[in-house]
Amino acid sequence: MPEATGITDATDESPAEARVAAARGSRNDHTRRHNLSALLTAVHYGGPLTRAQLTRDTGLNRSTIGGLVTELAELGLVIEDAAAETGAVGRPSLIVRPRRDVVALALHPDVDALELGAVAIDGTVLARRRASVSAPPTPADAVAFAWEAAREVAAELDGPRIAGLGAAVPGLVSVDGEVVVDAPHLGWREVSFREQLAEALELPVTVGNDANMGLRAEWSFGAARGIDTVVYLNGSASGIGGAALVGGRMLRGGRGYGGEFGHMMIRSNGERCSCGRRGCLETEVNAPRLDAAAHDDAALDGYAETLALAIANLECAFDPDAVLLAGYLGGLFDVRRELVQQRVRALAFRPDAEDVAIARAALGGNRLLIGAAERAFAPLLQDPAGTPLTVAA
Amino acid sequence: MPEATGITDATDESPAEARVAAARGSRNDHTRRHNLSALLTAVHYGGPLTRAQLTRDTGLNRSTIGGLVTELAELGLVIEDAAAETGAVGRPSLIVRPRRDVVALALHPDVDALELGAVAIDGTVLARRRASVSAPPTPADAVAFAWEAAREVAAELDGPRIAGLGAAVPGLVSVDGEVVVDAPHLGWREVSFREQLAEALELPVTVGNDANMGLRAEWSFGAARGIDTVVYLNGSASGIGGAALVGGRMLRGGRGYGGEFGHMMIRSNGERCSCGRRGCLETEVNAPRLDAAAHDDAALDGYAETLALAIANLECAFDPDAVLLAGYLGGLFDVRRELVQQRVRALAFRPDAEDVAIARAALGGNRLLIGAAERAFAPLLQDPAGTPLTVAA
DNA sequence: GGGTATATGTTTCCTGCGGGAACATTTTAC
DNA sequence: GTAAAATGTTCCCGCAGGAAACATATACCC
Repeated sequence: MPEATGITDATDESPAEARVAAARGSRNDHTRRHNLSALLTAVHYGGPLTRAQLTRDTGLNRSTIGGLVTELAELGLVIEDAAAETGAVGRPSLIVRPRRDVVALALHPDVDALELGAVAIDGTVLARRRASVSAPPTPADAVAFAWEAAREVAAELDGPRIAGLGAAVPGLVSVDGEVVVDAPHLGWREVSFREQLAEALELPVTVGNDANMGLRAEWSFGAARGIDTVVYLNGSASGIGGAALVGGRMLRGGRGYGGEFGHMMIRSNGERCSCGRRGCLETEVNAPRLDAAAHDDAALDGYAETLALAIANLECAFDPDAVLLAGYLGGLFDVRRELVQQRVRALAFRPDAEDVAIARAALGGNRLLIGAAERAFAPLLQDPAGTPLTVAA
Repeated sequence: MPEATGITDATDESPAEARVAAARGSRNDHTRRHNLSALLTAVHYGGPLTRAQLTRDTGLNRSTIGGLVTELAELGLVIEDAAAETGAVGRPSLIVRPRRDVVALALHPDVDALELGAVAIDGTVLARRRASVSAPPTPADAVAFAWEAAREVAAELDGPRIAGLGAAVPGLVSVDGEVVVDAPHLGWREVSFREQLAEALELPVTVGNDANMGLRAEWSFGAARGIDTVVYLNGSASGIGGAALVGGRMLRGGRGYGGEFGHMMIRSNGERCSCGRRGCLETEVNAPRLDAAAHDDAALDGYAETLALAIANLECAFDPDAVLLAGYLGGLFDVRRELVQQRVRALAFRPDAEDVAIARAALGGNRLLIGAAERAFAPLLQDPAGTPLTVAA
């Protein structure tokens, strides 16, 4: 490798990836694809970058970078601008920026509302539509809303090129993304949501769990930016959603049900949870309880203690570099920050517990849209030349 | 890619890997390295394979496979044999097998004994030395033993070529493998064990946590062979060691302390643990307690219930395809198999809980040697042409 | 204002790798 | 003994990135 990064690579404690390699040959053109991907990914996450920076970051030759950037420009994915004044000596390097007319759509069906956004490849939310609903939407409702909102948004943006649509669903999604297995608050069970959306919208569609999408967004443009080992807890009306990034890989599990930290047992003699067990985190700390305790310091302390216990347990399993709290857990952390941090430190059994940063998630109301769009952009980022875009009518 | 495998690749829910790619260019010769690695890895895990099988598995051209295998043979890593009688029509394909004189050393310092083995690249344990000790060995003891035993083993094997030495340490190891941060039962703290071993033995040395090494071995040649999402629990005199494979990646954590499932809180009103918390799994279920309960059915039932609760919690977090139990937890599972499985099913909150296989680990007394040797082989497997072997004097 | 140093873009040529086709080899089937 | 099938081998091609020479655009110095 041209230069060492701090990144864990495949052999380094990653046995399975090594065996996987055995099942794949590598052709010459994979190299090209990989490098196009590397450049588009770099400007996607890193914002506008000069060709010179790309050359340094990738270790590739100037001439190679030139050819790659030209190809990305011809594909309509990036634009090259003349450099701004830098004050540095030497010929100014051209600035490569992602084209903002390349967008992904993001859909978030929730109990009380349907929301769709168009997110540019630079992470900006360009347009959004929201519809409040009085009863939880059916899958058909969500598809109809998505179809209508996608048309409006495309008109508003004047002919964007669309990489696809990502949907963030509050519930269990099968590991292949095809089936919403169980979204209890929506009342969806065994719904082929991906296929329904894809057929209606005539776009590539990816469906995933909302917590995973949230963490993805925070990793991409939020509070966990670039941190590869992260635990994420989101408190919402539908309970506590969890997700984790393990060495740069999203924890999904064998069937797609990984990261359900809301059903981690915290009090063995606690209240019975809807899942059948006792003392699950989301049974012990939830929105109604926190609302009721808004002005009860002792109760809030108790909930903070419970949250700290959950975090300590998760640190014990994952040893994350950061723990991200969103939703009402972020709110609880805001009002009991010192207590939570102190109790986590006290409960941690390992050395250097103070190294773990506990933080509130950053992206607020855009989080799920950004995360779902990120997911929709993924195929394009991996294979810029081989992934067609859909031009909105 | 030439053909789809069932493997999660980088973009598929793995945001960080995508960004990582941005930091790396790919040179043309990476392709060669990748393909050499793929072939050596395939015969390492898959045993002897014909060239024709390699051609099919990798999707590479016959001529390319020919060149790659020739290079591996010139490097002294594989041998080509004439085919056995197959009964099939057509010219018989040559059989490629790893050379058994290519070995890795594996060291396991434990409270009551020091052990070193030589493991061939096909996974066979060729030789071993063991020394019982009355008091826990110091790092210096372990280094001295390793030096002596390595000499003996090399002599016995008549000039093996050594890829390196892997050490499996019962304790916390820093993420870079340099420092044994805390091995309580050995009494080691902040020991630069890797460097000490490397200087004494003049070999590449890798140090890791014993549970990680154990899971690695089971994944390579044992009960978790090829399963990419696995939770592993090992009960030993030093407590409960845990490890997990997440989408083919070893869970390590930001500082190397991940997977400490022995300190997962199981009974919030349980006994106080040495880590300062209450009701940790290893405080609730441990060797002394199980020994005392050997003929007490009710007590065994209780421990089985506790184990099931821990497994249910881990399933909730990891959604593994398999849960592997080793050491005394394997023993407990053997005598309470039905109960454990039934309770795990009852406690699981997700659908299809019966899909998760709970099994006893398979490799027995060779596990840590095989796992540590696997770890030592990793650099060679990743870069066969660029990783020098040490010829034993 | 002009020359020089510096950094970058561009062009040209080279090397290395895998693919493919033709040919050689070794087996089974009839 | 001949044909068919599968595989190994050889030779040549295309494509990707690297290196060096050259072109270009800036800052700095006088």
